[in-house]
Amino acid sequence: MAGMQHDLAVLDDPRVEAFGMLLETHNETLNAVTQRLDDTSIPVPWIGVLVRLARTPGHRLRMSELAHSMTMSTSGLTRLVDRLEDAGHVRREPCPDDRRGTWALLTEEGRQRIESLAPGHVQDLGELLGDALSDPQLEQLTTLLRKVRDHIRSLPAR
Amino acid sequence: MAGMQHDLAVLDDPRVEAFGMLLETHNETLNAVTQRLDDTSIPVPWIGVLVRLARTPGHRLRMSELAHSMTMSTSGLTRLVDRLEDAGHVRREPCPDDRRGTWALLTEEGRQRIESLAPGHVQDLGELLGDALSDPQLEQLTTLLRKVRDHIRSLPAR
DNA sequence: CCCAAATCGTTGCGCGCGCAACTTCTGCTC
DNA sequence: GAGCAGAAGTTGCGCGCGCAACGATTTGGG
Repeated sequence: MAGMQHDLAVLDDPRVEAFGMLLETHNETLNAVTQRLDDTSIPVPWIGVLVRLARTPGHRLRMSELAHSMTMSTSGLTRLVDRLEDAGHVRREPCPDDRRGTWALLTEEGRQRIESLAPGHVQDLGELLGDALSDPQLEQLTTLLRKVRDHIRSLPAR
Repeated sequence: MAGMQHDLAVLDDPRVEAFGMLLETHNETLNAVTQRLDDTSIPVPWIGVLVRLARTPGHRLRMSELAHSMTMSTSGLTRLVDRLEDAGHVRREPCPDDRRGTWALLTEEGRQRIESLAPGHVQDLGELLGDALSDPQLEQLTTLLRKVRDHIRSLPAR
């Protein structure tokens, strides 16, 4: 038993490995997408907001809803929308039925921006994800990730 | 054709959905793990370094190798190791065969720290990932993520 | 042997994000 | 209808990370 490596065998665990792979794949993918997006000089989080708004009827969302759907804090989203507003892609508007609330709504300029960006972005993702996985595999990955996301969201807040 | 929503149908793409799910699931999982780890007051990236070193023969790695395996910049890792060194979990040592290089090596204290942390961490991941997916599904997820990671790493650097 | 190019790790700097505190407003309770 | 707990959004602040530049060292070619 001499030289035995104490009790670190726990780290050879499927869950630990899955978590590590989630982090690494996320970083690797995010870096690659960021690089390819640098050609158009638009930050990745901007894409998220623009896509989210573009796919919403009325092209508008409450700040808090937007924050939640982006999985980020409301303060983080405040600054993000600040920048998008400075860039003219988004406009703020007071919520008519709740004077606490604020709408973030896509401007015409923002809509054009995401529309012109979309094809290249989809192609980039095709080279990064599509070339790595078959169509069924890609769908499977999405399903598994969603399962995890939904499960965690369903847990008590703490 | 009046009122048609221009050409934003491109955004209903399996790759866009997969990418979005990757980001959301990553954030959601990272937040949840961070919360549960707050009880022990240790940042998530520390775990990554400690685990990586603990699983390496000799408990030591070159700074650049460590950075690469953590998918982060060398400068980021420099500060990270600074903090770990201040905490006494890691020690720096000059690389004997290459005077440019530096080893980051796990101290006895660091080994004890990760050993005492591991069971709780694995349990946390069990509640977050294990309870969301069956064992085969978890393995499948890891496989798919690794495929993506490896594919992206194999691409030309730019 | 020598010099140019590449590699390793560190530093100054800026940026984006989360946390906590605050203001404003809503909705519930009595 | 007065009071109060809670929600929505913004702000000050600190932190961790990436980028670019740097000094030190190694490597490869002439």
